[in-house]
Amino acid sequence: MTSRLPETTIERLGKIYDLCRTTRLTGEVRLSSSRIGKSLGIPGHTVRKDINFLGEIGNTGYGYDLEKLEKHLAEALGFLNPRKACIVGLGRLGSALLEYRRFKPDNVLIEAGFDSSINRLETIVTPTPLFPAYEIPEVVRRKNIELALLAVPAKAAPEAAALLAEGGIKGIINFTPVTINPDPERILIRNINLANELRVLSSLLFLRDDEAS
Amino acid sequence: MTSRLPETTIERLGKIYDLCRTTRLTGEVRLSSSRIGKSLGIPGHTVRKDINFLGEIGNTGYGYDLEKLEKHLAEALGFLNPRKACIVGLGRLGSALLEYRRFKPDNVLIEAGFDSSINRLETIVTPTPLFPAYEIPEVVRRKNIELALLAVPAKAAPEAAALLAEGGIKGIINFTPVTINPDPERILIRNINLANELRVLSSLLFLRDDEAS
DNA sequence: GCGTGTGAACTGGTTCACAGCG
DNA sequence: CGCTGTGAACCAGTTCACACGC
Repeated sequence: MTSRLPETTIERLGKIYDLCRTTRLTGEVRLSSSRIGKSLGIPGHTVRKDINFLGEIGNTGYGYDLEKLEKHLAEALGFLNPRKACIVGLGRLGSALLEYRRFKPDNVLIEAGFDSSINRLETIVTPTPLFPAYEIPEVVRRKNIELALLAVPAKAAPEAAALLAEGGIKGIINFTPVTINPDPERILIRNINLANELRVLSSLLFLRDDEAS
Repeated sequence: MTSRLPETTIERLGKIYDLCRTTRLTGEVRLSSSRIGKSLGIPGHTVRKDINFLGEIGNTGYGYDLEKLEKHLAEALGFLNPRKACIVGLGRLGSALLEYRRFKPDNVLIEAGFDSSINRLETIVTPTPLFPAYEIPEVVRRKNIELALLAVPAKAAPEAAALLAEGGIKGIINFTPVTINPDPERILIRNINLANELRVLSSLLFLRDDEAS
């Protein structure tokens, strides 16, 4: 029914959703497209186009009612029912993700952590249940975990991805610099390549300074 | 001299650069565009277009000489001389970044860590020198730090960004969900919004399942 | 007047297809 | 024959501009 949303639009709508909630906490009840845009660093007309994909929600001459907008976004983007996620690889980054507070408000529940080192599993203190890596397929399937945050060392990435696929995972956020894609048809991947972000930033600076000279 | 590279191209070239180095370690000396593409999950013609922005580097009927390609990339993207970076906010994520091993090969040196809690500064064990947040402008300027990884809590983000700007920072990787932009002309920002990544992934799943039904 | 909704124009990035060379 | 380099065709997403409603 919903016409297909561009991925860039989905990204921005996610941020708008977040903005709705945080702004509502301050007592505000409405916001114009240009004010939303200012908060998010994007132009107002883009905000309008994005929101407009969901239908006519704004009130002309008034802006968007935040409660209404939030509800529409939650519905259209599927934030209403909770999703289960797991962290694979409990090194520094993985452990940090395990305790990351900002997932909860989004109805994403971290239900398991995995690592191949039993030693490590025994030293980490967390309320989240932890398992050895070889149990990934079984635990993921049993608990109905749909999402994974993959934070293992590069060389362990393909194997870990394969185990997740075996468990029937549906989406992976890949913090590894390795390209994983066990089953493109069934599994969505989003890559976060930290080292490359730094490289890009560094290059952009370099190219800009270069140009200036 | 260099014609302006699209940002998407810079991102891919950074990954190609990384691939060059890691592949060379295995003893391989050449790679075709389609093999590079396969490793990176992008089509071969895109790889060729990207590399071609730097001039004619490939050998027709042969592929790309990895040593030569790596050298060209390092030169064109400015990876030759080191850049100094700092971590702002030493909670779990910040501490993890402080020890992240993958920055070194890219000539990015983490030269300082900052946090507003003196207590925290005293408990973290690291060879990197740590400073209280109010010293950001002075330390950044004195050490000639160009890049910052911003990992403070949301509400502290604008203030931290302002201090970095005051110190003359040139680029920030913003792990905060808050939009910062103290001085758009002078400071480049790259946003990594973890919670939103998860939201997007979740929505993509939702929309896909929806469509299937 | 303020602020949304939206078709139309534009932009830049991707994909195609093939010429050219070892 | 394999594989690069590249102009041309294509496409998605962004920007513009303005009509319409409160």
